[in-house]
Amino acid sequence: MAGRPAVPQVIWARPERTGRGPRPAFNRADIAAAAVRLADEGGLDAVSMRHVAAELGCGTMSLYNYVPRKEDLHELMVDAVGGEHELWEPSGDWRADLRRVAHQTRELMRRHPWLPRLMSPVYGFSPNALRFLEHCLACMDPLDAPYGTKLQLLALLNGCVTTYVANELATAERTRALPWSEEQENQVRIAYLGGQIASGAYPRMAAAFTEDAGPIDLEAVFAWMLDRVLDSFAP
Amino acid sequence: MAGRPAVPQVIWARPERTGRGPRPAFNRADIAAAAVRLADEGGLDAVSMRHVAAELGCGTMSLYNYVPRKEDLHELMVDAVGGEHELWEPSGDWRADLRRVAHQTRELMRRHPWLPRLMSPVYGFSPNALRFLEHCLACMDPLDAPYGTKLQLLALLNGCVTTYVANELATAERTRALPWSEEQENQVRIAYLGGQIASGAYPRMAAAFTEDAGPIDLEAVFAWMLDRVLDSFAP
DNA sequence: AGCGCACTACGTACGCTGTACGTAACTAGG
DNA sequence: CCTAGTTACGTACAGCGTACGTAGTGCGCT
Repeated sequence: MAGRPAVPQVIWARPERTGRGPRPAFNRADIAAAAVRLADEGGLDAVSMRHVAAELGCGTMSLYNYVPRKEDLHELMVDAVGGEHELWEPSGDWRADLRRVAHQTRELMRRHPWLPRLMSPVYGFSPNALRFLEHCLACMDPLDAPYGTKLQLLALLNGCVTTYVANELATAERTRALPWSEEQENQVRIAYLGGQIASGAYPRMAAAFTEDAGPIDLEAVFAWMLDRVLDSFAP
Repeated sequence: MAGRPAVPQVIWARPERTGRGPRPAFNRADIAAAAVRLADEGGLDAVSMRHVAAELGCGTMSLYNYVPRKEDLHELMVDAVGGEHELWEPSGDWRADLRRVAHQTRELMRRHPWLPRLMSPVYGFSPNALRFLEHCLACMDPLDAPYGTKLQLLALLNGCVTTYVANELATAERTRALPWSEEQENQVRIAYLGGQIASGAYPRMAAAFTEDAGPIDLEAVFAWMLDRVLDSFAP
């Protein structure tokens, strides 16, 4: 009757196996793992339906039996690496626990530099995302606040971590595919920036860049950012 | 001699006109405006080299005379809308000024929902980005801190605003191209989520979603987030 | 037991993308 | 005036997501 589906599908609502027909050669975990492997090695651009299918050793269009749209493949990937989160028994110190969560998220994103780009509230509520959120809420049990507020803090915290790590990784991730080195690109950008700054039109920016700051300790900046956000929540 | 460029180019360092040859039919501002128009109307996916060229009324490959790579087109777009920032004489109250900056950024992103996706530190230091940063630093003049710290706060602030607005807009922006309505999609996601929550595996998430919270005031949440970040900086 | 249907597998094809390359027209600097 | 560098643009290629059709397979029902 209806040619195309008039109603959207959430991949997590679609059963993996319905019983009829030949035994499937793969499952979602296999597919997600293959896609993650490709993305880790070759960046997000290496994740095409053709490549993933080849990695699995099957025809391109066979993939569509498991994953109706590429977007769903991305959801699978995010969920798969979400499973790498270590969940522990909350210590009772919610600040310490949330700090630990944030550091773990950061490590996760450093292992999978493509993750920030796929992170979006739309891809929320996958099984592992639910487990993760439940864990975060459990860590915040000592805190007396409505769940709505707690979720807001979590969103803010995750947002900040994501943004921070994305900034940290953007250059590296981008550089992968370029025909020149990161150093070269930085050199060119710095040269241009230097010219602009020397023009005198941006005195404060000039001061910021010539200021004797010493080497930036990314670790410390991250910790600072984290504490600022957490501090702000508990006056 | 050299076929392809072995050295990267920053589009802002490349002069717009070198004097020799026929008079160019467009300039960067025209091109950026056309691309922004297309993105505003049809989402970021509508911005292809072919479409932009058609919008300008020229052949596809002619665009490459002005914009060497699509990535540079994106930089032009970000810079162009960055010029919409209203810059004022700092009031002396840096908190108020930064709040105003944040609200303006938010409005900017609501006018141009594709902006968060293109925001990245890599696309930094375009002319208008420099003007914007300089202005933010000027707003922070009353604050006694090294410029490095101020830039960190700015990065954090902008990151939070970006993340927040991205979350706010992700669904809408994504929905545009889909064959079903946002309501339908939400309905399906909620239905699935309801099933998961009813399973009892995520008691706190269940409580969060059944909690009587009333309608969410996005405006208030944004203001709250902003104050948390700003508060945290000035103890 | 065996029919039928839902499922898997996959080749082909379409329209789209970014962009490398070659050619023709044009104009400012020497 | 000449010529070198630029603009303009058509053609072409490799790659993408995916719609569609066909063939084979095995579970569930009668």
